[in-house]
Amino acid sequence: MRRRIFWRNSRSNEPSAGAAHEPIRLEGNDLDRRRRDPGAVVTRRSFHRAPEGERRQELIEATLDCISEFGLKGATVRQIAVRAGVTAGLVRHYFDSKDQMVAEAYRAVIASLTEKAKTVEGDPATRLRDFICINLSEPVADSRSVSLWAAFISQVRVDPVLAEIHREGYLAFRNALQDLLSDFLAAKGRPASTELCRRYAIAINGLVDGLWIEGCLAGDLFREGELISIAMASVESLLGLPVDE
Amino acid sequence: MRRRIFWRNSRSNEPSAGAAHEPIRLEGNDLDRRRRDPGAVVTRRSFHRAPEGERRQELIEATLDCISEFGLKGATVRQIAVRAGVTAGLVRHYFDSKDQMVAEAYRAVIASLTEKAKTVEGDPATRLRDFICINLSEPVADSRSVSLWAAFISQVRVDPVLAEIHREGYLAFRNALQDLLSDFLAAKGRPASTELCRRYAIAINGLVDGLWIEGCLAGDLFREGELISIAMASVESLLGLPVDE
DNA sequence: GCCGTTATTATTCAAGTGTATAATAGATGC
DNA sequence: GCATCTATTATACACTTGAATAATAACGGC
Repeated sequence: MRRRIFWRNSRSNEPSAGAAHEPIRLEGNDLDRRRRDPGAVVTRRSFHRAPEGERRQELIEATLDCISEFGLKGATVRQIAVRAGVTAGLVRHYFDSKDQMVAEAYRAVIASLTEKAKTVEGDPATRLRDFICINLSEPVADSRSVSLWAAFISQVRVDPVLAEIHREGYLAFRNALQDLLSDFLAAKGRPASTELCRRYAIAINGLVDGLWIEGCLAGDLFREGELISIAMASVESLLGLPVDE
Repeated sequence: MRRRIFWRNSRSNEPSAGAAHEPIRLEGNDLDRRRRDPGAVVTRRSFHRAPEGERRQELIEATLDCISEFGLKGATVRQIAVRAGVTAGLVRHYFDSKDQMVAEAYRAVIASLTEKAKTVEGDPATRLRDFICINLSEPVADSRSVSLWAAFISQVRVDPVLAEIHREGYLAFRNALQDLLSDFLAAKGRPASTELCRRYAIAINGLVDGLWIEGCLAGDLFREGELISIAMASVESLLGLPVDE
């Protein structure tokens, strides 16, 4: 059983090591400090109560930071708390478990990877070009994103909850692309059966995903804008149509 | 300090709890068994000394099994040992550390994903078709493979050793494809500068990788052979050439 | 059959894990 | 100001982790 610590306002009647201790600020969990001087009177670190929902969001963001920098193994409750600027216990105040927090963090990743691409506007050709550009430029295309995405994918077989999150995201993304292609082909006066659009969507989704990964993992092997240029030319070949006006 | 255990042939002179104990087989690490009956004489589980290199290979394979089934976090030394049918201590007999074993396992994954595709033979068109088929059929295209691949990709930012292994594998793969495309275009009488082949290789590598992932993660969303059919048609469009004779 | 080598097992250990709980203090309403 | 609420901190805990070490037994040479 470890020795009790005396808080400044503690009413404990244990002797506080006799001497007149100055209150000691405990930054983080300085367990060494306590071992060195177990009778010391200490103060807690100050904090502020975050507004509704904000702390929760910070914890999710900190979780993703840790996963991308240290891997899933390195994303411990304590490390995440440090990154979020709070202490570990707070995680369980906002989430039922660490696993639940990680699952929510994954939802955020999928959303960030797909939401940008779904906001394209304008005529079909512009939207198609923007779709490609967005997916192959920052912030969608960067090493943090692919790192998170891969960590997530690697868990799909392990955790059925994550598998469901992935499937939903994938289908929504591909269907959005399929609708876009349908519009594009129609605007160009090309016959576009659902089946044909589906095949185009599968191919172009694969192409863009593949180039996204190549670029994220080895961006230095490509010239500036090279991947986008290759993607544009490839899509034009696949569809047999120019994508610029 | 925990009570000593008495091995069958131990020359220890501690009393063996007085009673005449039958030797007890210790399957695995049954620590409960010991706590229940700390004076018992036990036997070790039998084993055989594996031939040169074999055990090492089994451990790597067990490592990959565990990563694909339980994720990187779930691939503990103990779990891996169970899968390999040995005890945990043996890992450190064959590898300097668990991390080193994992890195070797990653090399094995890269090799298994790329070696098949590099063994294609025949005329360029056949090789190109086989390249596509191999990458989009089992055993390269299955959920275990993509799970392992993703687990490692998620670590390339964390571990520079893995990053280097990845880069080597990627470049070797893409260069093999680039050479193949160069041969193919030459055989069809098409001009094929290095630069053009490079762009084709990047695009087709991306396409095949992307379709590979789509198929591995959601194979049930596609009809039998559909992805290969889409890949073939797409490559034909990209190159502007038929791939069958 | 015995003996030496060493692959393999059993055990221990310190550090780290997620979680549970109690104490504290920032905010808010009056 | 003061009481109340609850977000936040500090601590405790049981368990798992990778690693180190000592004991054992399978195997090969003779």
